[in-house]
Order: sequence, then structure tokens, then C-alpha cells
Amino acid sequence: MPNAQDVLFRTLADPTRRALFERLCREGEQTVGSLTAQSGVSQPAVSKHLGVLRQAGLVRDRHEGRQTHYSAQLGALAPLIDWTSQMAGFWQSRFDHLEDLLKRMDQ
Amino acid sequence: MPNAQDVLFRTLADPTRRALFERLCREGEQTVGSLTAQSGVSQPAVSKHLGVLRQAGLVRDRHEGRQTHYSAQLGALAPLIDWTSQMAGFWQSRFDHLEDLLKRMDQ
DNA sequence: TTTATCCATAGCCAACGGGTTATCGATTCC
DNA sequence: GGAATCGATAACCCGTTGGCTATGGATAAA
Repeated sequence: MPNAQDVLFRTLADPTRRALFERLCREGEQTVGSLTAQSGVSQPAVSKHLGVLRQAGLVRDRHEGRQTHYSAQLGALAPLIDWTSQMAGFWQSRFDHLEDLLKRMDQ
Repeated sequence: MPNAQDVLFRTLADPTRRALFERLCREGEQTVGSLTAQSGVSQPAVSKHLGVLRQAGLVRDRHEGRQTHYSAQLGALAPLIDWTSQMAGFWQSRFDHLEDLLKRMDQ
């Protein structure tokens, strides 16, 4: 059972898939056909990528007749931001300890 | 020629590799041996991962006799933060335009 | 009702990636 | 100097994954 960061990093690691997500962020809701037209890969490939993005919570789908509209779910990026902050936090913490140590050595 | 986000996402997508980076962030500089001991994979595997992390700029190596010390380079995460901000920015921008449109329609 | 469009799924294949063992150069210890 | 340790590289294996074509189900158009 992979954690949230795992899913996000793996999902966003593929350039084609990340490009699809970026486009949905930039331009808002899009149909599969519209996304396929500019993607450089086949429609099934796009559908598969959108499925992966959906499972990661990064996009939502909305069915309207025979077309499916996808839109970005920005909130799903939260674990990514959390992880980055955590790494920065660890680093800062070690830095603080070092400062502390140097301060005590100085006395 | 992959861009910076590409390299970062791909590099951090692997759980073992990300765990190595996390440990270096938490605990600071470590030798390959020390990292291997807690990693659950073989020493060559660890070396390979560290090589990938180094090429991504996420770690630095320091040679001291026959051991190599690795440490995290937190600054290398910048493109990741940039990308996330950018996605949030696009989203916000679209929201602003929508607000604007609604405001104009209201008049 | 028949035809055309949209998208998802199935099935297949080639490439990539992460793991292993074996080995080697370099250093340190005896 | 000889033995042992450290870490990087080579060579290999196998599972995953991202691409494709073919197809089918559902809806819209004719």
C-alpha cells in the first residue's frame, strides 16, 4: 500500500501524463478528444493517462452525452507540498541544532 | 533534453531512492555503508540510486579515504516548488478570470 | 433505424528501470 | 607486503509501463 507521496510522484513522473495535467490546470476542463488532439499520442494512450491521473485524485471526470470532460483537482497536490515542506523542515531543524551547538561551544 | 521538473519527478518517483533522500534530509551526511545498512537493498543498488540522486543535483558526495559521504542538497527541490506554484497560479488565474466574467455579467 | 462519433478497454509488444551477483580499484589495517 | 574493507561499475534478469491497434458500448446525427 503506497502512501500519498508515492502515488503523486509516480503519477507525475511521466512527461506525457504531467503535460495533460498541466494543460488541465492552464486551460481548465477539456474533453478527451481535445486533449488527444494536442498530446502527440493516441486517444487510448490519453484515456489511460487520464485514468491514472484520476486514480491519483489529480483530475475529475464529468460525463456529458458521449463525451467525457476532465478537470484538474489542485487540492490533490497537497501531499506533495507537505512532503517538500517536511524535507525543508528536517533540513532547517538540523541547521538549528548546529547553530545551537556552535552557540554553546562559543561560551 | 528533459527539463528540471522532469528529472526531479522521475528521480523522486522511486520509493527506495526517495527514502534515501529523506534520510539524508533528516539525519544529514551519511556514508554509503550506513545508508545501505538501513535501506533493505544491496550496496550496489544504493550506489546506483545515489548516482541518480547526484545527477539530479539532489545530493552531494564527499570522498574521505575509502568511504564516500553523501548529503542532501535541499536547493535542488526549487524546480519542484516552482512547478507546484505555477500549477496553483494557473488555477487561481482561471478562477480570477471567472470572477471577473461573473462581475461583468452582473452589471 | 442505420450510421457516425466519442471514449474506454483489451491485448500485445518493446523499452526502461530497479534489483541481483560478480568484480575491481582504492584505501586502510595487520 | 598481504588481507580486508569500502564503494563504484559491469553484466544480467525480470517486472512494469507506456505506446500501439483493434474493438465494443453508448450516444448523437442522418
